[in-house]
Amino acid sequence: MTKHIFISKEGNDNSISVFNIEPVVIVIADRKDLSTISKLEEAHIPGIYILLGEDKRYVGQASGEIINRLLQHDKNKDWWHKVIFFGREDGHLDKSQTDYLENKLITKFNDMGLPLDNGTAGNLSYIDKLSKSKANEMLSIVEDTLLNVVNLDLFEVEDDVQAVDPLIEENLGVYIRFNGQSFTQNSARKAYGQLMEYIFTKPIYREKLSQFITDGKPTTVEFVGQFEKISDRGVKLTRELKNGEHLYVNFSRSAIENKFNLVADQLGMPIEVSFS
DNA sequence: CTTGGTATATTGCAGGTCTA
DNA sequence: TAGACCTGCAATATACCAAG
Repeated sequence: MTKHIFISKEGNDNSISVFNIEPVVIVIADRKDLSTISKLEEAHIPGIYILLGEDKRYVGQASGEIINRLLQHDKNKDWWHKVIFFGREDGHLDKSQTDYLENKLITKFNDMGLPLDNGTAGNLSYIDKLSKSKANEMLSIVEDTLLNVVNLDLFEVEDDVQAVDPLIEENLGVYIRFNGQSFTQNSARKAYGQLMEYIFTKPIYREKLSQFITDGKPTTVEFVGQFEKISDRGVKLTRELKNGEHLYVNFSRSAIENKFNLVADQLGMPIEVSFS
């Protein structure tokens, strides 16, 4: 069974991503783009939203239009900077389902020990079996999509800086943290390859990195390309990625650090690197 | 717009290290 | 122990910028 994921809106001016996975529609956006969000039809349906801040989250539901609740929170809460919301494309999500989903998410966050801004666990209204299974299905689509496409684990504890990778203690290799994920490799080029593979196979990041992608052979500047590159003297300068593209890898350690910085700047997200 | 100088980037080789 | 893989380095190329 194939899932069709359709990313319907992507722009460079804002960081709004809309995913349609029938029958679910998921939107991830920055708070600053609220005015643009309000123009999306996807924001005018009932659904569940999660406000994300540095150290807390808020789970809410909208039985009317999601955007109205978001605009309210824009006035009331100052700590959030990002929002994820989802609903049914056709808008057919009833109150018992939004109650159920909200409660389920809050419970799950609580169970995982993630700090929430919610005062209550939400309503526990009656929900019939069919609605419940439909709601559960939606939630698993949302979780899957976030994890596999955007690589965002809703339930991941982000502040686990204390969790030191054993390889670090042994002074081996290179340790990278990006978007809550960590990578450990015993060489800078390997670590670079792994992180770039991770980033360039995720559409949401890739769209911001087109300046580094070429149709032809990769170069040191456009380091992702469609073909492998071998130097005049026969040195293989690229490595093939999972998606079949080729990544220029023949970099010195400092050049690799530069690439990390370029990508981090472009994404507006930090890439923490420690060489040891 | 040129010039000339400086900073930064690129290149692939030499010589390590790892692994089968 | 050969071959693959890694890394720093020096040579070279390119970008940048201020001054004429």
